[in-house]
Amino acid sequence: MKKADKHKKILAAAIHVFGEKGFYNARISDIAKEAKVADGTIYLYFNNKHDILLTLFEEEIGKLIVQIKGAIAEEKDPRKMLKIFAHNHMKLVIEKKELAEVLQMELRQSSAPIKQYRNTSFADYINIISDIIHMGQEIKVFRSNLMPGVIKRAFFGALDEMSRLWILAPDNTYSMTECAEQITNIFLHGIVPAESH
Amino acid sequence: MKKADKHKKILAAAIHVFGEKGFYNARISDIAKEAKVADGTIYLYFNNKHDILLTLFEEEIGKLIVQIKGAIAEEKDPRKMLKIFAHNHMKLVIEKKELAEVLQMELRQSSAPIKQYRNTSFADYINIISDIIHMGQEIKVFRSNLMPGVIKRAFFGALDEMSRLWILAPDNTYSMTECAEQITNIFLHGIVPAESH
DNA sequence: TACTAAAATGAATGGTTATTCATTATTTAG
DNA sequence: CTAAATAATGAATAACCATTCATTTTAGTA
Repeated sequence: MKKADKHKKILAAAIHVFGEKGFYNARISDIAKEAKVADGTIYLYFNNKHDILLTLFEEEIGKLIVQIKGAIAEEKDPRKMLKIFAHNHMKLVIEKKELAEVLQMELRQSSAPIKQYRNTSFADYINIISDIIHMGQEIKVFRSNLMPGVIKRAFFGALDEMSRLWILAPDNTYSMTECAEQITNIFLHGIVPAESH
Repeated sequence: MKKADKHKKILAAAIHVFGEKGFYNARISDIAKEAKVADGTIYLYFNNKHDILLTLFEEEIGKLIVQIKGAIAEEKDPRKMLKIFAHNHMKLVIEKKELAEVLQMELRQSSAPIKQYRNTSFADYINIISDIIHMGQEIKVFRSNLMPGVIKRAFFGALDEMSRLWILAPDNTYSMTECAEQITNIFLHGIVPAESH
């Protein structure tokens, strides 16, 4: 097995174990067992336990950004782009449930190295939203008195909190597709009926 | 000092220490030092480290619920109630920064005892939102094709994600008052201008 | 004040686990 | 095929820290 493959294998195992038990309750030996390598082998590929988590953030969020940017690229209408973003986000949560769990749990930790990733990969991810908002404001399909920096966090936060429900109880009455639809609808048109605006 | 006072003192210290270092990096001796008691004393008031966290959830979220319900009680218009909720939530984050940090970090952990609190105190808190939505749908000031169970999570998630920015960097350009205002506005009226609905 | 019960103390214990490194296995090259 | 070099192993190490409990201090009472 090539070096890069083992690197991947260990990261995949880490996603599984961190997702299941959380970073602090996960043992290196759990990850080693899951990856079918010896405990010591992990230290040939990563400096320490934290390094595994940070590498995971960097590499996996990077992939998500590429994925979601690709999905949006063909669309020109910012309103539809927002909808595509929402659906894609939910799709990723479902397809990569364990990764989603790790990100939801560990990206909230406010230790110094985590803060760093809030400022790089993760920021890039939610800046996709503010780019869409900007675009919409330029061509006047979005109100320009709303701050993109607020909207991006609000929209992401809404999707994220909703997806948490599915992660905690996947057999839920709400389908994530329906949720993505409703959340986009709320953000675009509000919960107040059109005639009363 | 009365028993109840020492209980409070230890909990206050725990909020401080958990908020600063996170639950897993916090040592019992840190909490003891902060509360100015001996390590062993903590075990006269709490069963173990986890028990401190759970007690903290239960008691503190309980207070928040009372506080925010009081703030809303006088208002009849669900649109305004939503606004009051948002402002109050942000106010609580600012006034109880350390508690907010603990809740944001630890309520995301998906270990069994945490899941329990997602289902009790915390659920009560965000159900305040869905109650408002229901009310608004009854009197037709809110669209009834949107699910309260989705809106409550979306609204809370939006506020929560926005407040995280302030917690990580309190000297921020966005005022939390302005954010509460904008988020409520987005949820009520959408980001699309009124004429294009 | 003296005695007893309750509360508080903090050093010692014991379990846990990230990390290391001497040893073994595998790969590469001549 | 043989010998170096490279990679992998997993038992041993070395903290670390939650929890306990024998001892001391404080509070209550008569």
